[in-house]
Amino acid sequence: MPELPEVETIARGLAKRVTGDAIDSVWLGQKKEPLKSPAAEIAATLEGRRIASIRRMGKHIVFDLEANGAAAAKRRGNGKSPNAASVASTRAQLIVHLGMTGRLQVYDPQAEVEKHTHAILKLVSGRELRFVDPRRFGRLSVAQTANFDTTGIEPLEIDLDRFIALFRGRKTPIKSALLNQKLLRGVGNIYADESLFRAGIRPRRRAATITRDQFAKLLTAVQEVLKEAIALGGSSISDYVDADGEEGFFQLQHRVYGREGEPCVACKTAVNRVVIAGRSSHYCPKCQK
DNA sequence: ACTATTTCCTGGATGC
DNA sequence: TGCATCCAGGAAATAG
Repeated sequence: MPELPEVETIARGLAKRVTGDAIDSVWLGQKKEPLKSPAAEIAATLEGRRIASIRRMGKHIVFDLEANGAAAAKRRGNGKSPNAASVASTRAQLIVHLGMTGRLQVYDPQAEVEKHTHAILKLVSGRELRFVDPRRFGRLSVAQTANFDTTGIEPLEIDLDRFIALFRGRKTPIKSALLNQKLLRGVGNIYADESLFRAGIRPRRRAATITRDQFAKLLTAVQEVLKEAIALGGSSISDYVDADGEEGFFQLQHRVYGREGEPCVACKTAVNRVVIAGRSSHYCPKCQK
């Protein structure tokens, strides 16, 4: 399940491979859920644009696009673009959220089109960028104004005072607060559990009852876990692979996630699993208070 | 203004 | 073996 480290890995991989390439044409599937913007607007926005940069924001992958001289002229010439007036601005963005099972990968055009493929971007280089998502929790949209933003603060950029302020007065369990993208963006179920274990805090602890010292440990834990996971290419749970189809290795470093009943790596007590806000939450009942 | 719960989706695992 | 049921979870929608 792609969270911040997986999305960062994918964004870096895509940036390395397709930055500077341009989008020649776009095919979109019939399933409506994965497409947040109308299909005609997506196609009109993407076709003929050059990929200037690719980056991660929270769990979103953002493609910064700009007009591509030759390709744009070709589009205007053959009148293929159905919505030319609405894409008058030279800058635009493609925004992709992978949800649970989404994948965004570069393909050889000869490669068989997999089941659950919802979008194919044919690139001028001849390669294809495909969006595949069996469960359709992922979303693809475009922004004309090139100013896409999302809620929450990047966990790798926040300082302690602002981190503490996010949780002030909140009665919700700290686990739920860590998953709330309006507060921090990018932390998901795996990294919330791993961070709380390292900080010695139980997932059900009410956010407002956590002390400043504990918040300091928690922020350090969140940042270390995310950085270590990025360094290992993310966690390959279920079917996650990066932009090159390669698996990550951070799942081998998980200390509590997915280890229900197994001995705690620190004290050998069996790891507990409870459900908080409908999500599996794993913790050591002895090490976490 | 918050918080908790439900809903969307498919494939893989489990149960009888 | 076959078929039904359950479970995974990000985030939006809904309810309280």
